[in-house]
Amino acid sequence: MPADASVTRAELEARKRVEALGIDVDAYAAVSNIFRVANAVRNYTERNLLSEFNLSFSGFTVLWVLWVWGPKESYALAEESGISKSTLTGVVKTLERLGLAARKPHAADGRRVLVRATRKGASTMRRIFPRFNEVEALVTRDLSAREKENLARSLRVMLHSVEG
Amino acid sequence: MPADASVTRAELEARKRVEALGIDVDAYAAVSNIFRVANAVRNYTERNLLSEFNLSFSGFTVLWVLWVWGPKESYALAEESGISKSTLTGVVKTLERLGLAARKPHAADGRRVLVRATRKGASTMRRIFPRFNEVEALVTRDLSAREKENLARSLRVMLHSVEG
DNA sequence: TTGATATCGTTGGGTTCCGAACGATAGGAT
DNA sequence: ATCCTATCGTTCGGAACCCAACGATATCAA
Repeated sequence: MPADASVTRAELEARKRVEALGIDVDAYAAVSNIFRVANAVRNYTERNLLSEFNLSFSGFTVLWVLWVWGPKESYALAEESGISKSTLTGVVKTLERLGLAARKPHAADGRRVLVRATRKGASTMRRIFPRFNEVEALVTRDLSAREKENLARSLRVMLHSVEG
Repeated sequence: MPADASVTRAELEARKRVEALGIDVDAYAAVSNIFRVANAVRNYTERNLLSEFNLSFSGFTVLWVLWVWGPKESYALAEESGISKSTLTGVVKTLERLGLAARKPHAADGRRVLVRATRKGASTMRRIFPRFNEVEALVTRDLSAREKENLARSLRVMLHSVEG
């Protein structure tokens, strides 16, 4: 086991604290490290890439979803982006202000709204995504292909457990 | 491979979209699923556990750090909790209002502030953490002990890459 | 056609979140 | 003693974030 993968001092302190409480340490270690990594990657990306485009991480995510899936209704777009529909209203407003996304009313249903990426939005994503992927490659550079696959698979299993 | 771990439709769409761009798909799959899981677990916990205590996820995290490490200066507390120091000011204010944390000036340095968990804060953590760990166990229930360990180890490796 | 019910997106209120700028304090240097 | 510079925590402005409530629209029954 490489030294880089050793349990951090923070984890050791935490284990000491909860030792007597009958805690599932493996579950704790897995979940807490997910939050740590997500936080670290999010902050790194916002600072070193997205700020260049005046995009928040959520703004990037929403635009990414639109780019991948094409025009989408608000509810589905919020769901897929992992934010609430009220938050989405604000994020889309920001994307519109930046000229990256646009709203159009649904043809048959007056309640619904379709959101789409503009041409500028699409071209922006074509520029950002390869660089975003460079960050993804950077943060996983010390994992083998096999390890990356196992990681992704375990996470998909978790996703099923928490969403089901 | 269980069906639960199969690649989601969203991932397939995304791969189609970026196929031609020379993307590191393994890195993409690993990182994007980290965000998905972190988001899902965070939302689940806020709704089904922390709301009961009027705690945000950040409030819980900060209180957890104080509980594990004991009194800490603001900068270190923010660092360990994964939030900025300006955000910490607000979170600690909220914890103070709830009677869960307290501030005290540093003995030797007038600029510094020490934050600590109150007795009520500590007893609250003793009540919350076992239930939080139940959620951690729930979301990892379909992973073997070996898989949980591998997951945690891979995440520690990533943490080292992004923070170093 | 009217009324009850459901489902859209938005708004309102309040918290969290960040970077940048700010005041206060510290610690040298001269 | 008085600058200069660094380092604390806080404040400020604006975005993101949630839930609950709302207005508008749709749907279906009577």
